[in-house]
Amino acid sequence: MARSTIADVARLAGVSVATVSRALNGNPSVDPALAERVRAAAIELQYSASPLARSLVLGRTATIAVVVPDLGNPTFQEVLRGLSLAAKAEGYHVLVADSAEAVEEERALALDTRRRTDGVVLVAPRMPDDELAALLPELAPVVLVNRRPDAKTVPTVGADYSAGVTALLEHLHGLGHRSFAYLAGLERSVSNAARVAAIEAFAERSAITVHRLPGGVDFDAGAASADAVLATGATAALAFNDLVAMGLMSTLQGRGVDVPGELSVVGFDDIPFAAYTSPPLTTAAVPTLRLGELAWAAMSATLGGAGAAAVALGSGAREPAAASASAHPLLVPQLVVRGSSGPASA
Amino acid sequence: MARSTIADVARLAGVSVATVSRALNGNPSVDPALAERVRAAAIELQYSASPLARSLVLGRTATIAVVVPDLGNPTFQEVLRGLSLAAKAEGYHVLVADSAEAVEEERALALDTRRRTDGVVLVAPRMPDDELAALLPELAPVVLVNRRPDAKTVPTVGADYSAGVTALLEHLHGLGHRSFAYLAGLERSVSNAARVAAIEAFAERSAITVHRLPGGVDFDAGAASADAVLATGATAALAFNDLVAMGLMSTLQGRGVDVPGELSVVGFDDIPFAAYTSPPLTTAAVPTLRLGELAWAAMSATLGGAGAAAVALGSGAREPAAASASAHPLLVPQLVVRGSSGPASA
DNA sequence: CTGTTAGCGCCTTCAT
DNA sequence: ATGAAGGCGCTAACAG
Repeated sequence: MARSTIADVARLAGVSVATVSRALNGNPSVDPALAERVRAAAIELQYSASPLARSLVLGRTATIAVVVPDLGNPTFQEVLRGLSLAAKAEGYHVLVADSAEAVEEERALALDTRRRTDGVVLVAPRMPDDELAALLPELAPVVLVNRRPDAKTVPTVGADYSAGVTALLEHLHGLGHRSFAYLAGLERSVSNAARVAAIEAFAERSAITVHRLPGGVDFDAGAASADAVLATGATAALAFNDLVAMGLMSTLQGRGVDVPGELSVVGFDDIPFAAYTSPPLTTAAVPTLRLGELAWAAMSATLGGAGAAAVALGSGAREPAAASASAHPLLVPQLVVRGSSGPASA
Repeated sequence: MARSTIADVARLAGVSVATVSRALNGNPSVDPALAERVRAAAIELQYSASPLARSLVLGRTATIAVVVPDLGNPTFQEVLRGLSLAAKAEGYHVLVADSAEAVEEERALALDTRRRTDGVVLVAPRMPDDELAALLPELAPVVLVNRRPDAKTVPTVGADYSAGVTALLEHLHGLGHRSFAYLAGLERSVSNAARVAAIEAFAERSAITVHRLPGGVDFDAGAASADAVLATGATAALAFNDLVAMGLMSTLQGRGVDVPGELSVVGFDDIPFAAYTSPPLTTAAVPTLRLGELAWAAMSATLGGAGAAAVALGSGAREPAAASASAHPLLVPQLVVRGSSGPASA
């Protein structure tokens, strides 16, 4: 039973393929009676147009690609989920590509997936600025996640790292902390640079000292930094993200260090499990699911041509500050105080 | 600058499109000199064949679809990741679809994605057997994850729930536990049925009593069951999965119940954060990443036609029991004893 | 070894 | 309102 084509339907309905095409696509210029006959024939043959052939002639695939650095990272998982759900709601499909942190492959991967889709959502925190700038035009339409766009021309959604870090620091400062350890992310990442800038800005207006430690983005990186953190004598540790914070706390626990008694630890992101560590992690909550939804909204707007969709996404009501309205939404992380932060010791 | 087509390359190289096609596809029947000229022209024009047009004529898209019930679930995330990486290694792309637990939509979603790809990997633990059976033929090639196939004809990969549950039970039994609470998953899910069967089998040969409690698959479900668990008087709780176990422990902690002092709690899956709960969770580790890799291996074998790939996947060496060799690998979960389980109280 | 031609399955002017 | 015909971009016979 080979799949039936539009010609089969035309034959069965006793019309031309053109009419079938029109009828099935809801073209109003078709006699209602005929249209019905065509529809019936299509159903009888279980016909439905080949997406492939359709894409070829229409020039659109109804699919977008999303390139992430690591599908194992909770943050990107949530972005993907938000994106996937939002896209599905508008009849779009999602092609995922995990670059596995291989920066050198990101370009090829993005380009490759782009050709099979109508656009790409790129999450590439470590790609050098110049390389990114060169890539963007070839990728259009493209929307960036967590990158400040060089040109104002490319839609970008992201979290306001600066605001998040500042909120965290203010919280700790209010608890009496004056000496901090910062566990950095990857050197070349934009998100790390943004955090560092916010930290330095804060340090300048408040008399605090900050020890910057080399780091990483995962659990192991945090676990490995414990001794270095203790060596600084800091009373509070600001981890690049929750994963790092969790790793740090894990090792700390092994060393018999009391958190937050001897050392306060805060993370970033508020991944699903941050609330269940021991002690529960104080962090800056980034609405990653929402970030994915916004990424889709931006993509959708671009695809829809000029002034297409003003589709209401998400839960509407409570919208973080000047977020979704803008073409470059910058979601403000919310401070979530839990058990891992407390008054400065001594 | 409109994209260049094969005709442009042909023109520039001074040959026919057929020759370009052959040269670029490595067809040996092309004069080496000509082939080189074609390649040069292609590079100059930055030409690369349209995947769409190619797919249409070749009948293959070099893409597979994977349908999961919930992208927010760590287990499915890992499967997706393993699958994605393995597929990429062989030049395949992955289209993801999150059915958002909507069983009634799964069929349509699978069918829809199938038409844009060469096959689908279906993770649908709750789809009724008969519906699944009816769907399978329309989906082929398809590989199932965590479903016992009715017909031996469809490739399936999965975790051996029975073995995992038994290992957990034996562990607890060895600690002196005789009265258990089982927090069930979704009623209609296959994976729940498998666990229940294993529990009953164990109960029959060891004098234990098991209280089955209605449940769910996520954190909240576990959190909501705490009182019910305590009411049974059981000394050990077996949660459907780690998420449920974590939810349970969370509420228990609020109630001032000592784990494992007063109640032992064990989970299932060994999600990435199971090791960092408080106390760390005893569980049965399911190699979900590997599951994804095996799913791809199965798909790849099917796509490759008859006796194609015996591609060595993964780390080769340490292979769980009679796993990957089979066409229906059933990975055996490994017991991971951590702090949440201890001697039975009183 | 290379060029010509016929589709892959569909949509869309262009006539009628 | 409907049909005929020309592509979308590429590959695979089928001749030379």
